[in-house]
Amino acid sequence: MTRRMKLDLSIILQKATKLVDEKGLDQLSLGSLAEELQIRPPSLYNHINGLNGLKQKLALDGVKKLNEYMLQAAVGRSGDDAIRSVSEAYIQFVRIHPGLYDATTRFPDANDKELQQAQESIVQLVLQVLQAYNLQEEIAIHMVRGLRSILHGFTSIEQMGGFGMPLDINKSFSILINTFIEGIHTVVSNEDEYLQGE
Amino acid sequence: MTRRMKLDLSIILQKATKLVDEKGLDQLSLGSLAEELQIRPPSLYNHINGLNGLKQKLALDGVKKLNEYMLQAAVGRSGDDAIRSVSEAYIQFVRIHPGLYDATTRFPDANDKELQQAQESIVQLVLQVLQAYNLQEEIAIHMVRGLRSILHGFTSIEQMGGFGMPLDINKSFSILINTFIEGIHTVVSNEDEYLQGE
DNA sequence: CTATTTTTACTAATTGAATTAGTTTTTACA
DNA sequence: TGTAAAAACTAATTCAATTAGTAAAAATAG
Repeated sequence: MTRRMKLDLSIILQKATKLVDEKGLDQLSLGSLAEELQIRPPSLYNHINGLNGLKQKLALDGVKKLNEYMLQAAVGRSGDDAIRSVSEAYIQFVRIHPGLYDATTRFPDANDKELQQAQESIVQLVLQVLQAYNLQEEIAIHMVRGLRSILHGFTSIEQMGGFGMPLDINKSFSILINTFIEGIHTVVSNEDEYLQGE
Repeated sequence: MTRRMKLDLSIILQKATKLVDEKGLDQLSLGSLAEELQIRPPSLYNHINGLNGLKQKLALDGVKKLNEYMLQAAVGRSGDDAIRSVSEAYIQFVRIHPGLYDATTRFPDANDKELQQAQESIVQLVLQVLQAYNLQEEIAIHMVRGLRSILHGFTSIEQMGGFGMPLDINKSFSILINTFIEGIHTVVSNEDEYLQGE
């Protein structure tokens, strides 16, 4: 006598997130999702625009959640400390939600205004964090791209099991972040050379 | 009277590479590949182990090619110069072979001895490059992971069209690499603190 | 050269998943 | 309580991968 769970988009995304985080994004199918939800696959079309539409909704949801997560990590901190904290949050998020994160990188809908806004929000957050260094506006944006590359690259490789050597992965991460931070400090002192490309 | 092209694995990989680089890895299908090769899809099974086997062969091929590419870029250079050159080669390779590169990160066969060897070869190459800095062995490996994260992260985001702002992407890249290099220089001077995690 | 074996391509059939069409049930609420 | 909208269903379609079994072609042994 299980009462039928009331189905709506948020329930669907919740179950889909669980599935992709546990089995991987490529294992997500309308069949498996429908089974989890105890409905038939076609019923899902009343809520989502097919499998691809679902993945795009996951991508949006993932970016929003990542943004919140990083925001929490940034409050009350500044400078090096803020960079480390935000970076730590990023890697933690990906570890908790590998499949959801994967969706954010593989199925972002370039036309989705809400998604663009969430992405922009992350950029702004990191720009805030970098304010402490008084970088020139343009350099600051390059640095945002740099940090994002580092975070995405490291987490992606970790998720694919790409770090083969028997060496503490967390140490690799903190050294990477610290190396980048030290680099920023140096760049701050020689900004003009870097802008023109020396 | 077109003579039937003699089909073998290398021809198949060649055409498959062309397809994935032009249309994207997810668009690769045995149907489209067979059509290009003017055979029927089942015939492919005489050469490859299904679609997944094909993707794994692409992954192996991609890593080997990337390795060669980086090797070429490294010869005759050392230190900062070598890091820049190898990094430049990496990003160039991904720009030339986006689909093939994608395969190397999404379909590596963890049990393939040949693949492991090719991957190891890249690690060794970068370790060679880092010798110039006289880093402690352990730190050096962390740095290899760091550089790899940077290169994979940056190229992945570029490929997904993730850098939205209207700012020169090549400049972002060179600043990122230079920042990392500056970071290494600083780390060299304070190695012990970094090893223990300060 | 010819016969045999192996390789490679083929057709036909199967499977599995997404999707669409069209219908029925349920729910909301006037 | 009746009606409209929402949401679920069954049935059918499509498309791609794969498998089974057969035929053609090529390599090779005698």
